[in-house]
Amino acid sequence: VKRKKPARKSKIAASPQEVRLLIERAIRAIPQGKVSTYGAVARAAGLAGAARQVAVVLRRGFDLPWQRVLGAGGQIKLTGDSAIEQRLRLDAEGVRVRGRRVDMKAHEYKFRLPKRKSSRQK
DNA sequence: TGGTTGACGTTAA
DNA sequence: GTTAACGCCAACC
Repeated sequence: VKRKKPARKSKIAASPQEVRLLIERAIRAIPQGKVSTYGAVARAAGLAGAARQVAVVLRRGFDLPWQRVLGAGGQIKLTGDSAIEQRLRLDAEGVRVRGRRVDMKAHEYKFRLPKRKSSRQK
């Protein structure tokens, strides 16, 4: 199977620390009992396409509610112990987890874009 | 300096 | 449901 080109949107145009800051801010904005995705967090931080960077920030972790960030479609992307812990943490917050997926319909947090035009998101 | 990796995403088969 | 390919970006080695 071969893909051609989904059409890229934007490139990261900020210093590493700014990126980290923006991402952390977006992550901390997710309230307890709610969850979001890497892609959504990246977009909320104004870094569309930098989903991977979100993962990097989470991994390096500081004091972020990492358990609230999931893969596209509400899927838990972790493996092993971490996955178990994430599931437990989410469950403790009241987030229903089915298998390795979360009921996004009921728990996805809709960001209010920081600076961009406040239109609806995702 | 340069190639590899990864807590990613999307489209396609 | 799964597997494959491609795009993307910074951390790692």
